[in-house]
Amino acid sequence: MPELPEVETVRRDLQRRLVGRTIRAASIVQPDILRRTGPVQLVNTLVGSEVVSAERRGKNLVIRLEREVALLVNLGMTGQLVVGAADHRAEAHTHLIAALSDGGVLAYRDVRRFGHLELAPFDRLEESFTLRNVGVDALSPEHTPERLHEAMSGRTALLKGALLDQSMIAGLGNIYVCEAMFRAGLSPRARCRDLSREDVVRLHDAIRAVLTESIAAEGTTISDYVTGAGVPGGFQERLRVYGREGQVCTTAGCEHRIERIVQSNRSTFYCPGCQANPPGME
DNA sequence: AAGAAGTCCTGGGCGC
DNA sequence: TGCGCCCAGGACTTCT
Repeated sequence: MPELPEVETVRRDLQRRLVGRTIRAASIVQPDILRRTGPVQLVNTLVGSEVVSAERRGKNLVIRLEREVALLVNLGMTGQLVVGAADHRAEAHTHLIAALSDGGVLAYRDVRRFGHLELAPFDRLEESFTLRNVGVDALSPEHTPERLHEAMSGRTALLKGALLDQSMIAGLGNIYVCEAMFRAGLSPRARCRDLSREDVVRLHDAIRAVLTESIAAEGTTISDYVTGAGVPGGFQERLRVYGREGQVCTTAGCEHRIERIVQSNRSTFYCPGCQANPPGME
């Protein structure tokens, strides 16, 4: 479940380990992970290209290459993008493997294949399959309480669902939505339009705080996520509601147990004490 | 037209 | 021991 902190961690590793190196050879094992890009086109574009920079938009990586073309990567749920040593042994479900100029290897692996790769020219990034519906990044200065409040106003959707909508805020997934709602003391059953300005300010602060803290811990590893160096993150130790069904709430003095409900076929974890139902709801 | 539901995909966990 | 069922969920497509 690479969400913003996990993707940012991978980006930082790519910045350190990949930028400035040239791709000498590449092979694509599973062409169905490509979007709007042919396997031959991918290989021809990668081979001989130096990597210029590694950027991030929401949960997506933008790896800029020479000749004004970027490799866009969405890791889906189980995607891994790792820069390894020359003797890196490709595990099962490795779909792209590229040899680097000084002997290293760039490998893309994705067990469930929900992720994808795409090539797009610099001047067409906004129209690409990968980025066309990606809104303001959750850690961008443009993501302000005012903007969030504006985006929420009038919406009848559940808060949970809205926060997962990448066109509204880019970068949150199920884990950090649960954690941010907990920190802000907002019920997962709340509806967007019912949030007060103060609610939105707390939510905005909670989102930034949990994402920033997780980046510092190199992200959350529940099952498949690894950093660009191929190692697990550490924030799973600090989750306060996600995956903690039945455990006592970590808030001092709160004796409630964390509950799990299903909203649009997704698990939501929350504390019924700290995140009381909105007024008018049983 | 917004919002909800369905779909893809595979490995791990569990029950019998 | 092993088979089969169910679950996890990001983001698109389809339905209401």
